[in-house]
Amino acid sequence: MKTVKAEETRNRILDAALRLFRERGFAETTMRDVAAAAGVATGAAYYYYRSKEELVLAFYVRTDQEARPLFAEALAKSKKLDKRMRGLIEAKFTQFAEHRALLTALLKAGVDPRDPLSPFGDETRPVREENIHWYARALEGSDVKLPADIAADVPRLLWLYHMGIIYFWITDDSPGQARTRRILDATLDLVVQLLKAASLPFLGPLRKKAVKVLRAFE
Amino acid sequence: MKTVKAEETRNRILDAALRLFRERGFAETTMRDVAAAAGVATGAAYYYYRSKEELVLAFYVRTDQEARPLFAEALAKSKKLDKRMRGLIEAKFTQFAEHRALLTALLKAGVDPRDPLSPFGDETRPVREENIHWYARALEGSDVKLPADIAADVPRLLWLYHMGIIYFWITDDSPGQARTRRILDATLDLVVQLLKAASLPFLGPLRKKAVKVLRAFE
DNA sequence: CCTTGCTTTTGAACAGATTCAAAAGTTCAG
DNA sequence: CTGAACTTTTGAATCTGTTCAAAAGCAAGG
Repeated sequence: MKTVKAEETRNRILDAALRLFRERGFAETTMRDVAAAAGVATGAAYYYYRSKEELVLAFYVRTDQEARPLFAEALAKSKKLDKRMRGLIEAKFTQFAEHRALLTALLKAGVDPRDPLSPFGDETRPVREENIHWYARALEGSDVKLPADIAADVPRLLWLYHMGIIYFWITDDSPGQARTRRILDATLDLVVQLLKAASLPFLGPLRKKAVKVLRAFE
Repeated sequence: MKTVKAEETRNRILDAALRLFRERGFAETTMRDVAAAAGVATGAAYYYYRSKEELVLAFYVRTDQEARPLFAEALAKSKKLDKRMRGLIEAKFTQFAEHRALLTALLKAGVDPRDPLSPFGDETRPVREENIHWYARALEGSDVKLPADIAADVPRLLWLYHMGIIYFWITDDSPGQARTRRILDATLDLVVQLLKAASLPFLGPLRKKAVKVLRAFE
């Protein structure tokens, strides 16, 4: 029984939860509602998910798997780093569009790095590393060459940048998230220019200092 | 009765809450405990504070008022911008030291800018503006001259930087928060150097771009 | 077929934040 | 002094996330 029926129940609960969250909102949906909608007892929801927020994490992880073809497609479209990054980020926007508000629940849990749901914590390492890896790939085939001393760190930094943009987008109430678009336009440009400039010989000392800062974060 | 006895009750509740939070932790303390320790009924706590988290905000605001002399003292000690900023930041550390863990409760509420407790929201504007103002003062009498086009924005940016450092410090489990110290050392240096370099004529174009980014955030 | 040792499911019980209607206290105009 | 209007206080009730002990389902060895 292990993998088959149980996995089905598990999915049924997640699906019911996501539907209710979308229809009524996260706070307005109770775990009792979720269980009832999935046709199971309240306790069953907790047998599969440790908390209400973990349902949101499950959604996040699920979209992340479904995103792989979208990411690959985005990278195939252009060699330019800014377009590549934009492609990755907009793929996420598309996936999250229906559940934007939902993700604030994850944010709240996630600010504390000790929380199991934190994007910076141990448990989420696999998802995180995969995401970082996509930025490594975005860099690899691109028009930007990186100095050796920072090359290993940049994918992680770009991932961090992408997390920042997503944070903005999630909490952005401007119509159509226009504000986030403006910020994305302005900062993406800056980031890419900065990376291109990083190789210029006379910026060596500054780069050294930046590396020192990065090391302090470990 | 308005201001006198009521204000007393209000303070009694906050004092009781802080004592319990410190002794047992935030999550381990119930609102019933708080009310009982303050010698009032449960409902009274909610008459004065909208939520358990709002007690933490009240603590934050209170320390902020008590900090004024500490801030002034810090600024009197040196003309160097890095020392001045370090003074402001360490004053906060000192004040928060006993209640470090407590502030994670505020963090969780605060990531959502729509939450009334968010440091970026409307309700917290007064505290925020006062804090920003301290960074304006730190700049004013310092050894750093700013280009006119960014001068108005820099205090806010420094405040943002200080919020970031505090965030790290709050969630930093390394012994004595050594990790935060290292990060502070490395980044403060970088920030100040960057501000000093901002005036160099050949950095004009880059500065223009940075200003454009700042404008996108409004 | 039983029995044993799992995994899954159940639903009642628990706990704690928050609400709320009613009571008590206070102020002040008349 | 008195009553209307307001502020403060009360404590029980509500709501909801989460736990838990017991029941039900299932697989496989004997």
